[in-house]
Amino acid sequence: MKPIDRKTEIINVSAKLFKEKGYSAVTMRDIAQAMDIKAASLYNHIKSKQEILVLIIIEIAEEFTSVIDEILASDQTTIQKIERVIQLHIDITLRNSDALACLNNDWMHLTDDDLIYFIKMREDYEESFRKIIKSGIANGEIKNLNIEVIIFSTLSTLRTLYLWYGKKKTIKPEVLKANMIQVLLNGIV
Amino acid sequence: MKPIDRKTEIINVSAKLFKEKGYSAVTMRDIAQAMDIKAASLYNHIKSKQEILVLIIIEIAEEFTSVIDEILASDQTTIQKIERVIQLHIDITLRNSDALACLNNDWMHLTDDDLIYFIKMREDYEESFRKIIKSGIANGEIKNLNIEVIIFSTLSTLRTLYLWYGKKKTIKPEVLKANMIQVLLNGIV
DNA sequence: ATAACAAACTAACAAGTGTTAGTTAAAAAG
DNA sequence: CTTTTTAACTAACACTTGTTAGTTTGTTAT
Repeated sequence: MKPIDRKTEIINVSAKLFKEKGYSAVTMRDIAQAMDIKAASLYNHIKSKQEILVLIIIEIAEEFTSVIDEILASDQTTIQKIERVIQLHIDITLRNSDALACLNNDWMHLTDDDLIYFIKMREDYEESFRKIIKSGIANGEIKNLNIEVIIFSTLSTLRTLYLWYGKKKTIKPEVLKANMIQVLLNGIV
Repeated sequence: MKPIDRKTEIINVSAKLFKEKGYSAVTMRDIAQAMDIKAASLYNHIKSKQEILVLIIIEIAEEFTSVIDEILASDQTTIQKIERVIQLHIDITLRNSDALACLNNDWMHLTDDDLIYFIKMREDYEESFRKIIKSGIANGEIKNLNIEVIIFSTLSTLRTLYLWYGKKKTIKPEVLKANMIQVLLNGIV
């Protein structure tokens, strides 16, 4: 019973490096050095560099997918649903911002089935969010603006939260959440 | 008098490739192949791979810097200034979205003086935007919310516009602008 | 004590990297 | 027509890449 197994450690260290320089610019020797071992030793724990990327990205992508499915299926108001989506992004950002950065920047280096699977999940996620907004427009909870603009504005902000948090850790999570709900829902004017 | 000189062509082709796979994943042979020549021939026009990156990024960064300086110095209302910032991002996105993607994703592969210079410009840009928002809060044009949240929400959306335009070309620029102003300033509820 | 395993190591390889040197063919300038 | 310039080429370089093979060492189970 170890506090953290070696494979997980490799994944965490890799995610941090991938965030800083991008998947392609990080070598197996870089990862090994950050763990104080030799590159060849990594292969006692992982199959390939590709596998590291897959393990980092797919798990988080699946979490996003499953949570938004649950939100969409619930019988809450549109406002409440959007608030929960905001909460979801904040939660994952706080818990694992390295992996999130990796998902955002390096997903295109996935290959074959993993790439197809990821793109499918991303499309499904956006489609679920679109359904939430659409029904909000239908029942008057949301303004009747161009739906694509609404979706991309909101998701852009949520998806790149990891870029800001880390620099501005002075803001407490609850305050962040409250302000983001204000800004995204009611605007700044 | 050629319609477009060879060096510019290399920069444009490179920007497109960098956007798709990232700076590190694109080889000189990739760039050459996209132009139907050999990798060595590129060196008749450019000094190094690094130089391509610098030429792509710095020019756009300078444009952002100089325009926002002008906006900040003008005597318009805060709302008008923000609208002009939105316009600025839309303009550059429409004109050169490949370079913009490159600036967003690959700036960390700049080196030495170029890196320092870029980071300085980015900080200055954010500081100028912060000043605009701050004076808007001071005179009551903008709600008194957490200023960092306002800044990062707005800039996140503007900076990643290139990810969405290209997929959703059905939206006309004027419509895009009008809707973005609505969403960013007045919210969606 | 002995066997089995986990996880590190050294050494190496084949492929790919950015880049340089030297050459050639066609176009522009004199 | 001759010279210069432009922009392509081939061939090669030194280095880095992900990865494999085989070995060693300390820990765990029998």
